[in-house]
Amino acid sequence: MALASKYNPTDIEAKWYQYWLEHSFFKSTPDERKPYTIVIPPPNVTGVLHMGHMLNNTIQDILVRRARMMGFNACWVPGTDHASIATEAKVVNRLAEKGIKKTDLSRDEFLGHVWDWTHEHGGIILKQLRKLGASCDWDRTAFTMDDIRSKSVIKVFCDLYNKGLIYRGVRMVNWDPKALTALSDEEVIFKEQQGKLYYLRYKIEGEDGYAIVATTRPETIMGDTAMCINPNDPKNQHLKGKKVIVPLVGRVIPVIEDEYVDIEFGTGCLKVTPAHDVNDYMLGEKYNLESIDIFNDNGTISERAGMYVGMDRFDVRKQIVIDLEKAGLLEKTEDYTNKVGYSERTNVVIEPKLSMQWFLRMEHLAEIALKPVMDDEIKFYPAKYKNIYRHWLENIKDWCISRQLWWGHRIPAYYLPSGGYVVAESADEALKLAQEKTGDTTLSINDLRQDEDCLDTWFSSWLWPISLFDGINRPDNEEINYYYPTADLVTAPDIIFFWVARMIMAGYEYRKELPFRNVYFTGIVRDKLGRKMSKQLGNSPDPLELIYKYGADGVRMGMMLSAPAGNDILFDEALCEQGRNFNNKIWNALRLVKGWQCADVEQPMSAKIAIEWFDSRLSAAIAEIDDDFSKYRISEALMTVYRLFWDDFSSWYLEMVKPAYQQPIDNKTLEATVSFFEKLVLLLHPFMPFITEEVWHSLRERKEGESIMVTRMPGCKPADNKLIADFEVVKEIVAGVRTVRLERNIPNKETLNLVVCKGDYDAVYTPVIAKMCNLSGVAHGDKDATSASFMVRTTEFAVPLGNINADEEVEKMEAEIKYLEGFLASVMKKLGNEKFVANAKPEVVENERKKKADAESKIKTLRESIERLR
RNA sequence: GGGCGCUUAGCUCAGCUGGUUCAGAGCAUCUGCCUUACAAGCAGAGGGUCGGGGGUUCGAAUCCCUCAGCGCCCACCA
Repeated sequence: MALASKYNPTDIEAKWYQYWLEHSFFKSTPDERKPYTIVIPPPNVTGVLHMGHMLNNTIQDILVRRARMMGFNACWVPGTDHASIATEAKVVNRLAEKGIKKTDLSRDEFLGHVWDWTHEHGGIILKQLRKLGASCDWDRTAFTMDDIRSKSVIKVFCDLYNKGLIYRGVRMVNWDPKALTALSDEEVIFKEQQGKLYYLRYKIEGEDGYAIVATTRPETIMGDTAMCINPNDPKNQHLKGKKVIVPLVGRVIPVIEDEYVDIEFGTGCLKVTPAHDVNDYMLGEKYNLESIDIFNDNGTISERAGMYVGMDRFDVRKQIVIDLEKAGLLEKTEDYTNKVGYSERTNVVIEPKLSMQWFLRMEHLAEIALKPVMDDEIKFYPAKYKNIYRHWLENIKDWCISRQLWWGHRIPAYYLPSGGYVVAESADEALKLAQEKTGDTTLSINDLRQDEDCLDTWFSSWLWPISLFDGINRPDNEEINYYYPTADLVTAPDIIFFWVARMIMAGYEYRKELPFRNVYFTGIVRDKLGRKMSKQLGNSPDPLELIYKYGADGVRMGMMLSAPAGNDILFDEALCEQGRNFNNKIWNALRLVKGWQCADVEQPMSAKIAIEWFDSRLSAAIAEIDDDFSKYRISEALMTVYRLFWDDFSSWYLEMVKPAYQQPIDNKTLEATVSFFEKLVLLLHPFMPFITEEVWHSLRERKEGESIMVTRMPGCKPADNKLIADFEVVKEIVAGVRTVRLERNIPNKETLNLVVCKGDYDAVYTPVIAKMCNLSGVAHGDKDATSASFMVRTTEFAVPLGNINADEEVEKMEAEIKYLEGFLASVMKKLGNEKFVANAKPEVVENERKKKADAESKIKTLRESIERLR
């Protein structure tokens, strides 16, 4: 069979994915092997694959495939997230296009639409992951709103409630006026914004003067219930104890004093609107101020404001400025930059709003989650995220877990007709509790009203590593006991608080154990100009098109080449091209080796040496790759194997063993070569699963059901470092000889039969040099070699360097000695340092001793040389 | 405003406890080559006083100070 000179991935990739599925290689059940578990960060069920997913899942697949080949029982659990607010927003928009308003539908009708949407688009993203080669155990595919996960969520809610960690109360929350729901603090993104600072005149009651207040939100004056000054502010002493009149509104409000007010800012006067500002709320609580909520849920002005009723908050801002101006109550306007909170999901300006919500107390959970990360029981890669993590946990606020949405897990609280509520896992239990609580046995289920709200999406995701193995409902089942804790978590740093931190909390709260041992934070995928990829910019390539163009292996490699751990990755299609080129290189190496005719001929010395060398080189590379993986330096591991294949294997090894044109190769060399090639594709397989499977099957006859993905990774054995070092010299000599060969203007070239090259080498490598330089009759010291050959210099055949100036040499050597003595002094100092010797790792100290010995012996040699020259 | 991190070749980045693995890699660039595995390739070459300044040391990309620029996280300055 003739192999095409270009590698074409499309058919090959489809073929092998099918093969893997048919042979259930992705499946995992508990057995006697050690588990290696990864749970996928569940993508939004209705989402489409984007570059962030590509990066993230490529890394996971590399880790899983490698673990599988290292002999672990590898289990990668896939699934999707219901993404409460995002999905609900999508469906609301879609219904709006059809002219249907959510408010016109019943809860069940609306949920029917969402389920339709979910079934229509759900799982698309998982199918796309298969194109990438993801080796997930698809039979385990879970959904955050399937039965097991839903039960887990409700059970945990009840448990936390019973532990007194969940409470209900009126608090200032972040209100999303578009999605019409409260958000957690983490869902608010502050953006710097160019705005205006308005200076408003508040007339002092009973006096002629005005107090000037600077504000960015003049539209909230209808909610003002006080003005606040700093008692230590000399400018505003005259306002103490006075009352002022809110402009336009005409309400008389007291001037209160609190050191919270910044004397330097504006005029030192602060308007207090307890219902619409977090700080003002705090002041309102402290001084018992009235709170006037002037906004409706959708951000328009409410009846209570008394003016501008029904207008949008931003329109009112424009209008009120005009009206204030007309009334002569606007002192001045300044340009001002401040930070404004936006909803992460709907991207509208958040309105601080007082409302009744459910909260989860965090002190206890924060406490149990901090230590394991600080103590490196759970390791973060890169470690810089430890600080960020600690800071968040140390300043944590209670988690607002209720959302005014329908799509999600409904809060299992049931209100009683007589007031109050009970929390229970089911309506039946709720009824029982209700009857006990009220003593009224005639109560029926219909008398109870379940809370309308849903739980925050993350309230289900935080259980993911446990709930995937049903460890909440059945805490002692075989699966959870076997697979938990999971090994590695691969995720983006922007969800460190949303998800990572909370999974750690849930892990310790519900399993008394960490949920994962290592967290690998990927970077954010940017374009090559460093811009974040976004739909608006249109700078995000379609991953599937990339796969179509470069093959999944090529794209995977492109992602990994640009992704050192923790750094943002600047994605450039050229890297996929590099990946594809590499695939082609592998392909062509395969064509070469497959094209060799094998015969019972003697193994050339050059091939024998080449095999020894490459064996060592391979071992050294494996050690390097193991080390890189242990530090999660995946892109470096890939680079190591890339260079091993391209430079060492293709450019050197294959050239050294390659038989002359149309000549056969000997058995031993062929066997060694195939065996090396096999090991190389094993090393490459986690990165490039498809082509390696194809090559692995081409190299030898394989039985049906065999696969590279379940073959053991070559282990690390000691490498012959001297051999590797010697070979570097050989490479240099070969390069040198070639240069000389190209020199056509050497005088008397007909008589030239000696070529002097740089460097000495061990004569045993002569056959290799001869082979690589295409020299036919080379032997050491053969002065009568024919003109067809070139001689290479050997140690025995050294050419004198010329006359040596003894004085200069001595000078050089003395300088060297001086340097070495300085070096020696520092080593001695180090070794003399008790703390160093006591605390440093033994191998480090040993290394210092070696350095000392080396330096001493060098100095001795130099001294002797100087003596001789004198 | 607080905290953290970064600055090394045209680009993206390695460089562990200061020293013979110290100035590296990949890509890009330039110059030759369609040589019988591979032009998605081969053979060569150029390119950096390691952000600036100061200090410690026999010795600094590496440690300290300082300045400049960039990035991230957190925070209630209206």
